[in-house]
Parts: sequence; C-alpha cells; structure tokens
Amino acid sequence: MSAVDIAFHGLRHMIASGRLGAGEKFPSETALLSELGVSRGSLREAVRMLSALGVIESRHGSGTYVSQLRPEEIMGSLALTVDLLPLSGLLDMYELRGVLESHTAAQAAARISPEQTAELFDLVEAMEAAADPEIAPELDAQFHALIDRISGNPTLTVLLGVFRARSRAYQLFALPEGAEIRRVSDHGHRTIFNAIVLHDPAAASAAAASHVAQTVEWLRFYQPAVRTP
Amino acid sequence: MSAVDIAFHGLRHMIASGRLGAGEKFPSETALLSELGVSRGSLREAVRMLSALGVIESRHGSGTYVSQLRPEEIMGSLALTVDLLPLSGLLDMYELRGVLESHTAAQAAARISPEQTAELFDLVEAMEAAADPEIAPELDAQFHALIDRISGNPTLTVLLGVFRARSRAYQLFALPEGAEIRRVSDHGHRTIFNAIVLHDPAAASAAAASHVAQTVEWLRFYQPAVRTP
DNA sequence: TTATCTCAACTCATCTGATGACTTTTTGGA
DNA sequence: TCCAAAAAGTCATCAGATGAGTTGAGATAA
Repeated sequence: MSAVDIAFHGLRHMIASGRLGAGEKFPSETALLSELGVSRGSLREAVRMLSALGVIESRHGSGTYVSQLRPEEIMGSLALTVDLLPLSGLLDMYELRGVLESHTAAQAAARISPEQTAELFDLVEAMEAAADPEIAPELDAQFHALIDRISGNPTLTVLLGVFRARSRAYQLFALPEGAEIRRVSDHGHRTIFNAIVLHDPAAASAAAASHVAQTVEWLRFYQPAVRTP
Repeated sequence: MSAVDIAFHGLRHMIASGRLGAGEKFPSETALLSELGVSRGSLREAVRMLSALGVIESRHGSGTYVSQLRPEEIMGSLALTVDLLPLSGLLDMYELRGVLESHTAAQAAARISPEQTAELFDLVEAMEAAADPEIAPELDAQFHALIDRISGNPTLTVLLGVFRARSRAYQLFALPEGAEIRRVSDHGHRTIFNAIVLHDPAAASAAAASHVAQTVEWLRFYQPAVRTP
C-alpha cells in the first residue's frame, strides 16, 4: 500500500468511522502528518483526491474540512469527467439519461404548480421564438433543468445537468441540418410541456424518452466533433 | 487560478482537445513541468485528482496514461464516496436507485435467455435456503447484479452496484428483526424473479420499485448504524 | 539466428526543508 | 465598546535529493 493510499484511506476512515461529520474540520496538516505517518507531499495528494471527489474541501489559510456530503455534490464531481468520454462509449450513458429524464418528466407532471406552469410556458415560447443560435441551446438547457427542479430531486437535477452539458458540447443546432433539428426538437419540447401541464405522467414520460432517443439518433448519425474551447 | 488548477485543467485539456486519446501516454513529469509551468508537487496533485476521478492512471516506473475512458469506470469512482454520505441525505439517491432498478428489471424481463433464467433461479433458491447470515447478503447482491447484467448496460450495472454496496453496509439482516426482514425480502425477490421469467417488463418494473421502496422504509424506520470495518 | 540475461536509462514515488500567502484570533489603543 | 494592527495558525508552492519500479538495448550463450 503506497503512502498516498495510506493517507487517502486514513482520511476517508476518519469520516466513515464517524470521527468527523459533515462540515467539521480536520486536524492541521502538521498533526495529520504524524498521525498518518506519511510525508506532507503524500498527504496533500490524498487530500486532493478526496477534494476532487467532493468529499472534503481545503480553505487556504483556514484548514481542511469535510464537505456537506450532499448527494448532489458528489454527483457534481462527475461534471469534469463525463465531458471527456468519447462518443463511442456513450450510448450506455444515454440509456441512463433517458430513464432519468422520463422519470423527472413524469414526476414534474404529477407535481407542477400553476406558477411553475407559467414559468415553463414562457421558456417554451422563448425557445421557439429564439433566432440567435447561441441563445437556443441555453434556453433548451433551462427548460429541461426547470422540469428537473419541479420534479423535486436535487440529485437527479445535478446528474441530468451533467449529462446535458455533455450533449450540448456537440452543438447539434450548429450543423448544416441545424434548422430542421431545431424544428423537431422544439416540437418534442412542446409535447413534453403539454403532457406535464395536463398532469399526465405517463405521456410526459413517453415524450421525454422519445426526446432523448431522438437526440441519440442525431448524434449517431451526424457524429459531430466536440467543441473544445 | 492556483497552480494545481492550472495543472489540472492543462492535463484535462490535453484529453478534451483530442491531443491524447484513451490509453495513450502523457509526456514525462519533467516534460509536463515546463509545459504547464508549475512545480512537481502541484503537478502530482493534479495528476492524483484526475486519477481519483478515473480519467488517468499512473504506473510506477512506466509513465502516466489516459484511462480507457469507459463510462462504467467513471461511475466506479463514486464507489468510495457514496459510502460516506449520511443516511439523512440519502433518500434522493434511493429515488434514483429505484428508477434504475425498475428499468434494469424491465430490461432483463425483455431480454433474459434460458441459461440466464436457470442461473437466476439457482440464486433465488440459494438465497431462500441460506441459513448463514453472512452468505445471505452476498447472494442478495449477486441476484441483483445478475439482473443488472442481463439488462445489458455495464454503466448501469456499476452504478447500481455502488448504491447496493451502500445499502449492504447497514446490515438490515443483522437487526433483531432480521428474520422477518429477510422473509419479506425473499418474497420480493421471488416476485421480481417470476415477472422476469414470464417476460413481463411492466410487472418486473413494479416489483423492483416496490422492493427498493421496502428497503427505504426499513432504513428510515430502523436507522441502523453503519458497520465501519 | 534466436532466446535469455544484464544493466543502464528513464519514469514515477516519497521525503525534507524553506518560503509565500491567506485566515483567524488576539491584543492594544482610541 | 469598537476598531485596527499584530501575531499565530494554516494551507500553497517551490526546489532538491533519494528510492523504487519498468523498459529496452546490447551482450551473451544456445
């Protein structure tokens, strides 16, 4: 077991064993060095690992703390990695996304309030009216994010946000066929919207699944290159 | 932007930009130092971060490589973190698990082969017959894992495995009420099994959802302490 | 020629010491 | 009592040295 592994599991165990709870502060670097029996470099690498995973946070000048350990934060750690997956191996993940989108759409249909209905309506209208090819994808994301939020599960909201950001990088709307794709996409949004507003979970679920399936079709067919800013 | 951030995003960009593909080797530490303009310590911390996220791998004496970038590997990086979440904030995640279990059960019902049927049957029988309280949870895990595998999506298999490992740490069967819990649990398994064997996706989906919901009920009611080995 | 062994070069792993930068607490004065 | 400056504590970063594992070229023997 390497020095970094010792430090990593040592730190992790402090949380798993209940010695430290969410938000609590670790002993100082110096104290941890002697407790874990590794050098400062190894300890710092272990801290960075747990930090990348969203489990702990280091604050310069203050100390190192256990994070709030909220599921949505943990899922958020996927954001920087999902973008790196090649399109080829991504279809499994789209199946996952389809299942989850169906679920949030159904939940939203069951729970949406009048105020939220108005908000969602505004987004659909704005999306269909958007001429700017920069704005359309942004509204698209907002539309789906709002549905996720209405469904009431922050973890799912974050996870689907991660997936969606990945899709957006492909910029389907910017393809030569972008106009037609947008037309079909907007129609899909309208279908989802109608089902949700009518409080029809089954229809919303089916519409969302179909919407994702459509996206997968486009990606498989066009295989657009990712934008690398 | 801190030195580690510079190194982290620099490395990440080498993959995102396509300069390095899955399995390819990074330049040596020394070469990266001058390219990224940070010290060895900072570079190593950044490498560890990406390594913890499952994106790259360092091999002692050989070099640092991009991982295979398979979705299931990325999801696997959650294994060490989900176990740390407190029960209180875990219900959102169980909703996620319920949705996914329903899906894999339905998929399995649609796709199961005769050989797989026999295999699954053996597991159900063994589980109901298991007297040893150590073996029962293991067979339980195998039963669900097999269903996931039959459903044909490695990413989902890994993700659900992570969630299930989390549940197992609570050792419901070891409670005073364990015998009754096992009886109900085994009945749930039998229901799921029957639906899958009958190629009835809808029934399988419902049975799986109910099985997860039952688990959540138990956890909420008993709030057992985690086992910390 | 082919197979195997040896060793040098290359690579990551770890430790140590020193310095900088930021935050929090304490302290002293108004 | 309030506020600002000082001090203490903490993480951030760099640089150098040494250890340990891997790899491949070249020597050697079959």
